[in-house]
Amino acid sequence: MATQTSDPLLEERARRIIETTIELAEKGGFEAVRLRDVAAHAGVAMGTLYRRFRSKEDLLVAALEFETRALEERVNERPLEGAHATERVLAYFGMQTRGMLRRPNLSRAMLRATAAGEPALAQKLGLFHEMMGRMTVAALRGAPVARPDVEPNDPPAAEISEHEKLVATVLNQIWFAVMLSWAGGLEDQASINERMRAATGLILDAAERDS
Amino acid sequence: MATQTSDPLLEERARRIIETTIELAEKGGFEAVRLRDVAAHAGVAMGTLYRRFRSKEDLLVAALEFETRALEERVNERPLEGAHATERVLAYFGMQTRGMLRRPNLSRAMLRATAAGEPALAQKLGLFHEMMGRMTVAALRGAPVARPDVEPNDPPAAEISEHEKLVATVLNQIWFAVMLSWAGGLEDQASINERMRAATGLILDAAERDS
DNA sequence: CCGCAAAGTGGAACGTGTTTCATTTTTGCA
DNA sequence: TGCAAAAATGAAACACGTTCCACTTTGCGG
Repeated sequence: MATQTSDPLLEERARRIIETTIELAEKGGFEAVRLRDVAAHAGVAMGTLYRRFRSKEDLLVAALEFETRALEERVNERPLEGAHATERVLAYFGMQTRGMLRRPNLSRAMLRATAAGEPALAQKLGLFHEMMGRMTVAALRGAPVARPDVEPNDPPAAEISEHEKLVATVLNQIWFAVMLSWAGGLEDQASINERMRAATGLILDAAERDS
Repeated sequence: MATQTSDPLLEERARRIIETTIELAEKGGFEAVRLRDVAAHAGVAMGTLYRRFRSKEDLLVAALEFETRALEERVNERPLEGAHATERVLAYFGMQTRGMLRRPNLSRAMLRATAAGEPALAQKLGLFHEMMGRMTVAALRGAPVARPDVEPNDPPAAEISEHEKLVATVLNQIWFAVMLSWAGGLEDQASINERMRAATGLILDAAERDS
């Protein structure tokens, strides 16, 4: 669960709040995240909670950011196996999917929060998409991608090309839409994987011929 | 706005409720759809509203279904112009996007409702995706697609092939994800169109070479 | 035409997200 | 060390989704 994050902005209180949120959402989903309970369990007053987070959705998007950050760290340590980009990308999305389905209540709650449409969430959502994009590019390449925020000049990883960015974005959008369908009860693990296999075949075949 | 629908199941009361929902959502978005107001404005009691719709989200998904049904009727009357599939598909998504952005509050509210993740909404969501898929296939072909529910054997339109279905599904997923990003404040009309142009190029190029 | 079951009504009541406020605690700095 | 500003507290208040209930209306088979 990666209890420490590299982000120094995430100080004690905020982290406790987010961790409580995750805990409650894991157990009972979106409705189980009762802000009074979150505050009590995290040992803060409602006012404090609302000083840090604008709304319940903000809280869950922060949880998503938190989880994704932890995941990116894990993914970056152990590059994905697979000779072809298609294999690596499928392995990567399979891993993401397994991660989500392992805690379905939490995942549904976080997905729901992303669709709230509040402008205040835009920044956090952007960050999330950015991280997802980097991980997908890493899977395409089979090598980690340099993050601008951390270790600004460690290994001289190649710039992300426009084409890489396009392919990664499109794959992420597809995966995200499929996960939303799963959250809505329209897909199960098998059909998610099947859809990603089909979509990845379609798109990466095109990409390979282009290059 | 297509005030009459071909669905006879949508009887008077339910339709008034949905129309009121749309009206209120257009003005003030998700929060402006106060169920007390919906009931009062539609001339029914709360109990009646809750007999027809399980929740606020159910109401907004019903509105989405209603609007999409009306749109499909309009789209089917006037097939899309354009020599290549790419052009037609882009014209189609451009039209969808314009339709959404014309009533941003309503659109955001409906999108948000789709992500609620309640299993009770699965059927309505499935219907929505089905309609969207048919319209996309029609755009790919440049000709209307037969609907199984209405006029079961009117013009002998070709069966939808697996490949068509895959391409249409993927394009719809991308568009849907992009619209969610728009709803979250991460995209504007220009960037939506740019993204769809890039994605469509990527995918339809692959499709053409496959066939 | 009767009577009953289903649907609708009006409104109260409940839970939870969000806001507010008077008071207390913490923090940064002269 | 002392003090003003910022942050936190605890609790009450409010709004709105949702549920419940006692009563009325509607529709329909006998």
